Amino acid sequence: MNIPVPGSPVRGSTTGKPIMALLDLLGRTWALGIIWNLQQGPATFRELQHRCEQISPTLLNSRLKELKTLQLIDLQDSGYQLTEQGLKLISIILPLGDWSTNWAKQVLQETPL
Amino acid sequence: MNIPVPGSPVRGSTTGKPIMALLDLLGRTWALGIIWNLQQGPATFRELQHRCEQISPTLLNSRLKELKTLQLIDLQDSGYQLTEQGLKLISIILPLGDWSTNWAKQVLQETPL
DNA sequence: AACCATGCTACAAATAATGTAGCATGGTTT
DNA sequence: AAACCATGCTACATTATTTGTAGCATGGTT
Repeated sequence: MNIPVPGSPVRGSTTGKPIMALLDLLGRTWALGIIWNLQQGPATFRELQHRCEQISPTLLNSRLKELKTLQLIDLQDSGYQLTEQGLKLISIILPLGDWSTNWAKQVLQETPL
Repeated sequence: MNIPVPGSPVRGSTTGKPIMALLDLLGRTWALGIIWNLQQGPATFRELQHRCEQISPTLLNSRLKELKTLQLIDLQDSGYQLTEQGLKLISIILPLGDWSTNWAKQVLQETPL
């Protein structure tokens, strides 16, 4: 799968708008999950596999390549970790944690699935 | 594809944590894009297809079903639109727009891809 | 030399997304 | 009434992505 580079056409959009590259990137299986799990601190490849419960090494590696290329993470001595950009990104996304617990309550209350 | 219900096992996680359901949901092709595009206001099925440039009707319908079931959108006379929960969600996500333009600058500057 | 951990790759099987055609319903115009 | 439009959507074959398991290659430790 092509790495979604801002400024170029990406999966689902030819406009080149940065937000479309981001939505493509984050819309890939496990991309958000990986970022989310790196929030708790750096992790080795295998540690990250564990944090992500059931991710296949193939896919983990693909996503890591993408995230590395797009400068959201990098690999240091302590393992994979968020870059400054990555940290900014996750600080935006963090409120999703609280939002989701509230959302869960409402969804499960109104229509027990 | 199963709808990721908070409280139940979802793709990639068996914990039942709401955030995992959310990450599964948003990590599906076009889910974030659909939400993003509904920000500009309600849209009919076909209007939404256009906003999403190249989404297939099959997939659009799948995502809409999921988002409807999970109460992020609903279908009214004026078309598909964000629910209150959906609006809260997008208000969290909105800063990604500005973040992405800044990110694009840095990425394209440091490593011209 | 045997062991351990690291990051990662190979590859077949299973699953998800695309693209095109078109159905079914309901309203409007001729 | 017949032709036309728009709506939300479905069918289905093709293509792309993901999974799961095994294991390679490198480097450090016992």
